[in-house]
Amino acid sequence: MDTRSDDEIRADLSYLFDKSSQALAARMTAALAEVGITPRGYCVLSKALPGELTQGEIAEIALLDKTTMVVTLDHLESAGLARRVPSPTDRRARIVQTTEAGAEVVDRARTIIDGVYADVLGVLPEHERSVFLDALVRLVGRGGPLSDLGPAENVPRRKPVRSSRAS
Amino acid sequence: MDTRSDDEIRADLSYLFDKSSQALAARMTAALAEVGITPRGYCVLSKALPGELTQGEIAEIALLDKTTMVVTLDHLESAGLARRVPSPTDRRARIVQTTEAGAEVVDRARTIIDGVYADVLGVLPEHERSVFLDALVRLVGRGGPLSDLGPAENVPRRKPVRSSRAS
DNA sequence: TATTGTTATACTCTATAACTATA
DNA sequence: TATAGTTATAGAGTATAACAATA
Repeated sequence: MDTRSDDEIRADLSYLFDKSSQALAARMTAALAEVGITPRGYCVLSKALPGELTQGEIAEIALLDKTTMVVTLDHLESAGLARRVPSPTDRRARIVQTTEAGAEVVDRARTIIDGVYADVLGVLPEHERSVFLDALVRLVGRGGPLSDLGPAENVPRRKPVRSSRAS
Repeated sequence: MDTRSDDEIRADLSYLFDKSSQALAARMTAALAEVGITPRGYCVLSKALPGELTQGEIAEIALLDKTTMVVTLDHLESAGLARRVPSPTDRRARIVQTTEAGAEVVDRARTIIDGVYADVLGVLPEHERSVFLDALVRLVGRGGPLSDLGPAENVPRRKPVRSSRAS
């Protein structure tokens, strides 16, 4: 447990982000375990629902390394939730399909996930929740200071953080 | 890069949290590298500033395993930023002190960290920024749905997530 | 007997490299 | 020659267990 005051915590953005991310991940992992799946398993399985994508394509969408994809699929397959079928157009590639049980798990998982999100965001009044989510999207989204492509060019007010000023 | 629409991303709380946490951590690591320290190194070093805490005490405050604390201190010590001195009251324990160079690094690191936070939050108008931080504190803080102690008793809509096996 | 810090070790997670079978 | 998927392996990061010195 943290012994700091709310004011100190509020000023520690890294802590706020790490903690919220980690705690939500823990809740998700625990909640999804009830249907026998991991968050990553759900991620892959849900994206495989159309039944037309290859391992590589799903790996790209899910931002997974192809070797990580192999392990994930091994688990899903041995759990009877997904299967690999040869691509009709490319004999090197394998299409990922969900089994009937897999589709059912995805469905139940969605309900569980929605419930967790509702629980978490439920502590915020409607208006604040909206502002909160908008802010997150703005930070993380395209051109935002926390997007992959770096802080973009719309935030050059501060120099690229050089070692100068010492307080 | 994510190909989903802002609306889809806005509905994916796990993604928003993971992404913001990870992106900020990356920025922090890069920024702090300019003064030759890691985020964890800064965390330990700043908490050692008073010069009175033992390894174990700092490990507890910083939420680090004591063995992780050892390697972290090994690095800080060989970089000349910290030193271990025997405790005057307990000959088993070692007090962690910052060297003069270490204190200087902490000082410069603080400025860098403030700059990164200002950059990131700078894209949010004053009022939204305030709502955003309040919301985060509420989620992560005591009794919040993302606090360590679990969702507390104010969110009992869903059962306490029984344990079972994952895939 | 319990605790501080250390060492050695194991485990998880993920990525790199090499291999196969195709293309 | 290049690509999809697999395998083996290595690396980072962290945790567990055993140990020495001390309480």
